[in-house]
Amino acid sequence: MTDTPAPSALAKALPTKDRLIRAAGRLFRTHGYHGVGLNDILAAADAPKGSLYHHFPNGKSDLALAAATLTSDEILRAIAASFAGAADFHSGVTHFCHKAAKAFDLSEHWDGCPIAATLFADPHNTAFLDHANRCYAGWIAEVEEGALRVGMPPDVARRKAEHVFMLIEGAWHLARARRDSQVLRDLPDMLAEI
Amino acid sequence: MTDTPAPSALAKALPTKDRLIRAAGRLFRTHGYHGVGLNDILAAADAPKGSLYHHFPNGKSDLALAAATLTSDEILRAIAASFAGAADFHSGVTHFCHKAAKAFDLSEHWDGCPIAATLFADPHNTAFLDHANRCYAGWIAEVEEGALRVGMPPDVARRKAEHVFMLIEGAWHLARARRDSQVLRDLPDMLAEI
DNA sequence: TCGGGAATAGACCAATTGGTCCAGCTGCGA
DNA sequence: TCGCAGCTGGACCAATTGGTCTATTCCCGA
Repeated sequence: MTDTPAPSALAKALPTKDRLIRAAGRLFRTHGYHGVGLNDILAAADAPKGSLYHHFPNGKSDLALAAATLTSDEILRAIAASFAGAADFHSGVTHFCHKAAKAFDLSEHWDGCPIAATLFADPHNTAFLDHANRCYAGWIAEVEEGALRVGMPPDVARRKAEHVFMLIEGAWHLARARRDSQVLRDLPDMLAEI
Repeated sequence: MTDTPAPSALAKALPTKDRLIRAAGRLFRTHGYHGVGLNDILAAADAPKGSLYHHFPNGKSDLALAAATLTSDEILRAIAASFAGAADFHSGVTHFCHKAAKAFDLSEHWDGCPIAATLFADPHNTAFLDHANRCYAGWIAEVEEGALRVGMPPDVARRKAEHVFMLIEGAWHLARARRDSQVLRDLPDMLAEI
């Protein structure tokens, strides 16, 4: 795999369990669940194998669920923050899209959707799919809540939230293929003009 | 991996090279590039390892590019067919979304985007990313052409095509998490109402 | 009928995979 | 100070990974 070494300065300060979750999350996001070996995670987290199976008895899959949860919660907070200081829906969406674009640029590897990369590993793994569904539903609900807060009529807020979710996921795809986050930044305008 | 055996009745009739491409495509779509071993592909295609490396000297990665190309061309044709018999843009999009939903339902494994699953394996592999970008650009161009054919003004056709692309990719994501293609079928209405 | 390139068959390989297991260390409460 | 649980370190494992290589078979044109 041969990747950039972990930003260990910060990482080493965290307890082993958190280092494992963060390292796993970062690697899964970049390479996908099956593209990452336990050894990669262990090396990035600077932890021995014994610790992994102490904190996560089910090994890799437990780690994937924990990493997905952590990232999903971060995104949840980012959505809330984007709408907290927004005057209207369009401005809230704009805030979030720019945040997403910045995160995308920061991940020099052009990561994909963290949930999809981590949890769409095996279509038979219903635990993974259920968790992915929960995360996505949470994001959409958070956007809907933001829409209501800025005064959007309740009967359109939910559909609008789903619409934004799909647009962002699709734009993320396109951004990854193009290695360019511009499409994410252009998204609010596209949403407004159409 | 333990998957449904290949639909060998049809597959056995094809030459080995095509069997390999089709088997690889199907498996990559379902499990992702790294989630599929050469042995899985060989077993599904009922071919020996020698044949694989005869037809694809670079092994797995050549196979992935070939499989992506095949699927991408099929999608290109599906887009063209959807707009060929369409009176307006909305109806063309509706045709295609229903085709996509049907394909999704047919793949009992709830496959993801065939290009993303196959070519987003390694962010350093520029050959993969370039190819993915080409495929996506082709799809968008085909939708744009369809839009022009049904009389959409040229200055909005391109943006509208990108918009549809992103919505479908996002809806596909959501459909996979929910194991339900309804979101794909609802997409044209969403596009119209907003 | 024969020659020869294309294609097939599969043994074999080093490296890596996810996972198990246990011996030792460490730090905290009694 | 002791005891013990929580945690760490890493040796070890069978299975699988992608890939190489050679022997054989197939098929078509001369």
